[in-house]
Amino acid sequence: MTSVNMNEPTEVSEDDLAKRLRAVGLRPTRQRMALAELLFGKGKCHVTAEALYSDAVTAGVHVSLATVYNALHTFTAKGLLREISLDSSRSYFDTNTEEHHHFYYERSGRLEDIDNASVKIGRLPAPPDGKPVSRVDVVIRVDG
Amino acid sequence: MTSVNMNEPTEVSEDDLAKRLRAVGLRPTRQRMALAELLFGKGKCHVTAEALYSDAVTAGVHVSLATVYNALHTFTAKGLLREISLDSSRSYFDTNTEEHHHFYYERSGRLEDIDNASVKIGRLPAPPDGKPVSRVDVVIRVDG
DNA sequence: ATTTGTGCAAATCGTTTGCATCTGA
DNA sequence: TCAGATGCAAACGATTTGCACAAAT
Repeated sequence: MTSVNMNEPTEVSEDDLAKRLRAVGLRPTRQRMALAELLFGKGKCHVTAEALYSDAVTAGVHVSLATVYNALHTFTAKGLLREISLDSSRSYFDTNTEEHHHFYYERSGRLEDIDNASVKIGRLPAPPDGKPVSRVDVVIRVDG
Repeated sequence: MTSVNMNEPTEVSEDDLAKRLRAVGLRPTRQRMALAELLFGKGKCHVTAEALYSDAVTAGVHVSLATVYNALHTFTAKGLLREISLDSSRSYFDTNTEEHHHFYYERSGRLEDIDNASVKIGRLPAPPDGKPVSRVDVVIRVDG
């Protein structure tokens, strides 16, 4: 059960969320606040657009799917989220924007953070022409 | 220019390709042979379905897009190709089926193999519950 | 008041499917 | 022969877009 009930106590205050949105130049609209709460309020980490949308509906938030996509992309562009592509059929968004890696359970489509301390990348080549690396993604694909 | 001219000398003989297909239980049909030649004949490494389709058309091979998808998936299922997801908008197929990693040029969508010798993964955690790892993908995302 | 965001439904894009027809063993 | 392949066009599912309306500053 991944839904969030709006009546439960929140872990991030409305003010904090509003500040967070304003800080990146976004108006704290009703929809964005509700989605931000679903994303950042609880420890929720990895979402697809559809999943967030259905969480919102379950939580009684009136929001359209288009707005969910819109918000996810806007948040990503503003650095509040990070987009992950593991499967050509859907995009995941991660509330953890730090460099870190993932287990991907191919069967269920579930994604799980890997504790950064347990990963040690020994040596990686630099890209040709001194081009900047935007990031390094390590995905451990798990059968089960 | 990534197209392939059927009149140019091939680097893999028709017989070899046919054997390769038969070896995995696939009939060496006209279309599969032509696609296999485009894929394995030259050093071509990374393709999208659309790109392979247009190469085929350019090469004068009569094949439908559906058959291209069909062949790519069949080849992948039989271990002749490996599918790579880097971008939720399209799938890449790699003729190199060994464990290896990639540079991904986000701007152009181009994909490049990383020489395996230049990668050293220090330490990775095992998945919970002793589940088997199907593979580890390292993608170095490059801005340029 | 002006700018920015939202909702809806239609459009798009890559990919898949249904089914009649063809082809290789 | 006849299972296995192919082609076409229609179906699909995730995502995007166009545009009129609503809300935030």
